[in-house]
Amino acid sequence: MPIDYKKELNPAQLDAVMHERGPALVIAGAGSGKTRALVFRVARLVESGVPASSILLLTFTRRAANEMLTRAKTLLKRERFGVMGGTFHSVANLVLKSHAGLVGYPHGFVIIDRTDSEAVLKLLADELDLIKKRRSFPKKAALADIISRSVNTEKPIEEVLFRFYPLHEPFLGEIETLASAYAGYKVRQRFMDFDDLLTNMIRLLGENPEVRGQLGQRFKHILVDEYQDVNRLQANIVKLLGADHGNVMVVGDDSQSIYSFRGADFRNILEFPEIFPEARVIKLEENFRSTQPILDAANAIIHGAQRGYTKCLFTVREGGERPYLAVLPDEAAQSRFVADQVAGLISEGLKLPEIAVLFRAGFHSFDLEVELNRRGVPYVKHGGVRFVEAAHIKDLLAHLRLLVNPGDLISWHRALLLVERVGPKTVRRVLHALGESPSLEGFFGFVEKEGGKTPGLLNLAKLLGKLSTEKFTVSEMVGLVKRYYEPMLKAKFENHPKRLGELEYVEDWTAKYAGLREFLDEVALDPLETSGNNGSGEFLTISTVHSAKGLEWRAVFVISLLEGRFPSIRSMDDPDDLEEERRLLYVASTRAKEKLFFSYPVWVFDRGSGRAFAEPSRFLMELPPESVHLLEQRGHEQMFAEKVQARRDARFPPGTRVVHDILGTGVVVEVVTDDKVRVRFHDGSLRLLHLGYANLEPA
DNA sequence: ATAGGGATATTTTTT
DNA sequence: ATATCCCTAT
Repeated sequence: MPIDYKKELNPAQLDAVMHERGPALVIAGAGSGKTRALVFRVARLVESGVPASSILLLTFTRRAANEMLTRAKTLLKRERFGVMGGTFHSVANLVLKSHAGLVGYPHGFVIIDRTDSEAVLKLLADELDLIKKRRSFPKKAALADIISRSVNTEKPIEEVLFRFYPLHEPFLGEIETLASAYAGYKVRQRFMDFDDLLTNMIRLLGENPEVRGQLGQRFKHILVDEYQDVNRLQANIVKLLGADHGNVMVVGDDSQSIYSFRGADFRNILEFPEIFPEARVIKLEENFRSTQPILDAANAIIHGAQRGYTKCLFTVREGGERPYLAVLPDEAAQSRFVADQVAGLISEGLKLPEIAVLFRAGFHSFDLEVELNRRGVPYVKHGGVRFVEAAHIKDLLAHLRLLVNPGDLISWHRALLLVERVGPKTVRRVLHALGESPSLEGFFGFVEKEGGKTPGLLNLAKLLGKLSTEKFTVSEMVGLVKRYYEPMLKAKFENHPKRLGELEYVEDWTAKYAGLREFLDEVALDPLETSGNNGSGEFLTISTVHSAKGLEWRAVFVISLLEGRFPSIRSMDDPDDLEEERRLLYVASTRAKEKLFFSYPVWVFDRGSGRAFAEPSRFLMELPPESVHLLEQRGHEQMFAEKVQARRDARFPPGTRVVHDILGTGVVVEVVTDDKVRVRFHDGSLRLLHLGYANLEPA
């Protein structure tokens, strides 16, 4: 029986679903059923005779793609239907696999994740002797971020430094050298990082019209979810894929762009009609998720945004309460408050899975987690440190990677350092002995010749020998590495039982993989879901705003949403910060169903001491008072002032003029060394000054 | 040369 | 939680 679209959808959704050919831009406010519209559109296309295999659905997370495809299949009552769906990265991976030679990888490639690329950068920086003795050369994480930002925004490194890393501007030359060394190294090692997947896809499509033509024939309908989160590269891919037929529908909400840190630019959604001039614009403004008071607050929040497709959310849900804004003096009070409120909601009859606590960064929940544990409240945490980034998982994977790619110096480094009586010097000697093209045989030869003194190396050689010469399933390989690694794990970590359990989990999890290579590729693109739960049965959800997509609750807490933190004390005057803050709060608020609690302070950490104190947020205070219930504000600002004074007194002798007064002046200070600070003034100028004393001299 | 301890710095968010 | 640096003991 065909689907009754008219009955299932409102007029705006129906419009999007029934749209025939040509480009379309669907501007969909939060909770307006955009996912539903996309799912129904996929079903509609298939039902009206479009071959499923000619539909391509692009999303940002694999989970989103799977969910949507599953829903579409359910609608169509089919087991499978061959619609291609996935992330930009996974689709690029698939396409590039069959055309690797055309982009300079004649022997194929392996995907390296962020951690690997940081390790490569460190290796190259050491090798090129860039670090020298000068202080404050950027850490590898910063280097990776700078280079990746430059690639993703298609902006020169100089501009990225000026904009985001003024502290590292003196190293412009070194970073540029490093960036080009990195690019060369990856090609030689047959590596592609996440950014390469996108740039090489663009190169492939741009330089090879015949490949683009084939793909245009293959994918006659392109649908893109969360288009506000695409960066320049991804926008380019959409443009190239749609160039031949123009059947491109993108869906998004310019107010919900939350990935600026990885180069996402909501201007791409604003500019879509320029790339596809024929584009129809369809707006979904009817919210099905939240009550009107929540939407009033959400509307008030986005009201201040400077540019965008103006929309005003309205709802079909009656009643509901205004959101609460609780101002609390410190983090412990915040945790107690949330736990108390949760207990209250439970006694009102809500179930734990109907309640969520959202926050910006994984570590914002640490204190709350302690409180929840103390009270025996079971929770599941989404976001934060990812599974594959845990040290023991990386150790395990390093050994497996050597089997797939013996040239992987990073993995050699990691695996060798674990061996008893092997340190940096020995690692260097081994790697030197392995030469230009390292191989397992080369390593075995080295061990035979020189491994007499270190039985650990012999064991490693035995393990790798066994794994490479005999036939094993992926699970069996994991098991063998696990057995070899177990003693080291016990020596290295206090909490080894938990970690060992996680290795066993990987062992089970890999049962579904036919090949090692397949497993490693997938684990790079789709790391196992983190779930730090502490019980069984029903859970409270605690999650970063970013990881919370697609979930709905009846009560939501938003904690520590705002954050100022050393070393670059973020300025609430910075328009970008305010914009980001607005978006996060908007996203959080429109995901609430009934009750919404904001509770903050902003956490400001003092270097070294770890002491934190709270700062009232100007932005939250700007919320129209009638849009929230304000709780517990008394005493807060005074407490803050006292803490600031105490910190000053502790750090500077009496009579000292303190420069880093972030409160009234809006001046931003970044500490360079113990006695030097870099100050950014209102006009944007930067100066390096000696810290703290009355005679401020340029350093 | 390496191990081990302790202090220190940094850490968002995702592919 | 992890990496890094600096120290001392082996």
